[in-house]
Amino acid sequence: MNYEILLKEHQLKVTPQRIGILSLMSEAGHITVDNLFSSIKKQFYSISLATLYKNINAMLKKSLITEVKVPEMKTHYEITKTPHAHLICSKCGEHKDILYNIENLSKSIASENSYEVDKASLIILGLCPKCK
Amino acid sequence: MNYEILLKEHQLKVTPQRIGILSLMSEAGHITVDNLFSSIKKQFYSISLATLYKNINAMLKKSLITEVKVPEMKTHYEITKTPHAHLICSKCGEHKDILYNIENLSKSIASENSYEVDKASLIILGLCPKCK
DNA sequence: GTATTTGCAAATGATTTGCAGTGCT
DNA sequence: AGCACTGCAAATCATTTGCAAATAC
Repeated sequence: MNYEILLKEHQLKVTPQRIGILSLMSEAGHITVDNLFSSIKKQFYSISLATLYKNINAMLKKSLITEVKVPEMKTHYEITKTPHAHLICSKCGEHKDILYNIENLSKSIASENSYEVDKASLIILGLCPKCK
Repeated sequence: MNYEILLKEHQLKVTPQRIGILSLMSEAGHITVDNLFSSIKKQFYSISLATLYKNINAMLKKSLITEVKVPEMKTHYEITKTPHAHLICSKCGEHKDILYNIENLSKSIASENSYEVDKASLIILGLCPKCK
């Protein structure tokens, strides 16, 4: 994936730090702020947490990345993909994207209640095959 | 609802503060820590935030209450009910419980991936009829 | 060249902990 | 009586802000 183009497409300036953040996020699939910070410090020794937060917020605002709020866990961040569900192991933290289109379900629930959907989140917590 | 019995059933001691927390939570349906704190101070002038957090954590551990992590919003708490979906207005904050059983869906997704479901959360954010 | 981003330090906000006193069973 | 709960203050953890120097375009 070309992160420079991705950033430009979202009207964000290209900086080495941002490319680093995106490549780590892409590699991990999903990542917390803490883990992202300790990983990225290996590339940018003097990067600050403030910079990380500022960039996360800038990319969230442009919807380049998405926050995934998980019950009982820290918030995960991922590069924005087509809507999908999340299956997460509460023991080892394995986090799989499930190609289940939650748009149909959320749209039908919303329209039954005269709502207009903005976004939907389906998160399933459980034990993965190895941990159970 | 009888909160004294509810507390005892969950092996928690009965205190006036806990009854206050539960009745406010029940009345509101869903509530944030902040709102709960400002409401409960009307009943218990000198209650402390620490007490509120301790009680929330104690009741969470016993599953008497449930946390609902909502994208872009503060965490909501509710008295534990049968599994259901959440439909929330991103403008006015109206929060409806939807009697849609997400257990079937989450179980089928989990079993396809050899997971064992612990809990599932379906949250739909959008605009309510009044706000759109 | 101008505007934005970075990194630092400090400020703010959220949650937890320790402890002495009180209340529940 | 004994143990858990409350309230306070302080500690910790998470996130944001202001500012000067560096960088993107």
